Amino acid sequence: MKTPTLPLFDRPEGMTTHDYAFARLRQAIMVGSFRPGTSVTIRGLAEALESSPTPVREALRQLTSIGALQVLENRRIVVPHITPARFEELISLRIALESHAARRAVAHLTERQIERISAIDDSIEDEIRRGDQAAALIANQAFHRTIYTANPDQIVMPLIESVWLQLGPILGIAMEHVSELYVVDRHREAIDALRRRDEGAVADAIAADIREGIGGFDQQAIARLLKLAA
Amino acid sequence: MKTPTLPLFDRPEGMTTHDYAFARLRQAIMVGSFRPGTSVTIRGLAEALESSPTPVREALRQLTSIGALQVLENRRIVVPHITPARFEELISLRIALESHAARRAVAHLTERQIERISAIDDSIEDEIRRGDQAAALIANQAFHRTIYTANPDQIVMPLIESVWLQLGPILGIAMEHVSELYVVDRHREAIDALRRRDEGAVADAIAADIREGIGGFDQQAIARLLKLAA
DNA sequence: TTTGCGAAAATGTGATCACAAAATGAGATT
DNA sequence: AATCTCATTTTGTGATCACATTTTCGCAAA
Repeated sequence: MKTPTLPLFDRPEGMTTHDYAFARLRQAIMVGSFRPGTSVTIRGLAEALESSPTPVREALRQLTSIGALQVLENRRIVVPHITPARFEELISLRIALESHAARRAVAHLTERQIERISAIDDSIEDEIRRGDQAAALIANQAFHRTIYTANPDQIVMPLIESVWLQLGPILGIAMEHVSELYVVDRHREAIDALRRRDEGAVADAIAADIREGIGGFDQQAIARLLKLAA
Repeated sequence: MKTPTLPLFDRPEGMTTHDYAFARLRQAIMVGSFRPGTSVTIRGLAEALESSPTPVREALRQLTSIGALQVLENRRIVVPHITPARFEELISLRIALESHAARRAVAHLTERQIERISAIDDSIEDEIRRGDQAAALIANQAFHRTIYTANPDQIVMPLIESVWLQLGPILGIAMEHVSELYVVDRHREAIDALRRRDEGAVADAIAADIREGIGGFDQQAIARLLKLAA
């Protein structure tokens, strides 16, 4: 199967074909629908999306330039493989970027926004209880994104999402082999710190959340997962 | 003048038209050849590069997805404007990303590589003495890049270059209004710290270098520059 | 069974064209 | 002089086609 099935995705009216292709592929990669090493072809995707090569190629170019896909020497496009070293690198980058983003968001968050963030955290646990891993994952990303984007002049969010995209494939594998998502309860800690406007504590909570979440897999567990992906 | 003249750029044999367009535009933006607000058209660029819309459009899409260009509501593409807040955000991001990258590069740097970095630093001062601002700028970027990319599994370099690209336009304006580039001598400090394998000191030196370099312009100076760009 | 060869299919690339929407500019009207 | 109107031009979008390269696969030879 060269071209995996794409998750559902409503196409907003007025959206260009190119933007639609980009958004749909991006979403698929972000939630781990593609396995590392999967090759993606322009024509295959154009057919799947019922369009033509031109807009699909543009979408693929964008995805490669943000690290979500990789172009090989022979110009073919694949979902990047993940080595343990690369994985560790991505996690440490997440910590650096997101604790920075969280710290700089604190001053901009309103009480109302903090309540909304707290509500998102509740919905994460709902989805986990319901067993919908993909939904829990998306809600978890919304939790983080809502915090960071409170800063209106922020530049960092696209960079963070680039890292998320690069973690997507390993995340998909992990979800297949973990019967149940456990989410470390650092979110409450972060929310409390937000209420206290304690920038340092917020940054620490976010860093711990990342480290103990997906980052908490030790090298052995990752190596095992990556072998499964090969 | 809608489409500014592009700096010279040799086209390596075998490079695709699209890659050439991307590399050349990227380089132009990185060294500040484009002013904020400049609008870029597909056909205009295709003509300037003696090619056709298709590869140019792909290049533009990539540049927008890494923040080097911006698509407006009417789908026109422009060089982004920079506000003082955005500028400050970019500088703080540079500090966070590059001190992180520098710290994680230390363990991978060989003596030979450190000597090479030292040689690059010498070439920066040569270019400054010669008065070639663009060359000094490129050499300065090479100094930083050579340090960070010593880490073979590093993911962070594309993100750092994204930030550099977003700073490019303001940098071009600054160069027009500064008779002489002054480079704070934190490079020697960084090199010494590299030799001592002192990760913390390396990170601090890089952070100080950024802060006291372009980041050292105070809000007033930036506001004045940004007004000139309008 | 394995290896080598060649035709057929698949794939990336880039130019071109038609279409729709937006911007431009000239001329008329107030 | 300022504003409105409408034709013209410019611009982005996406489908299609031709070309070159790579990959795939069947078949014959070792």
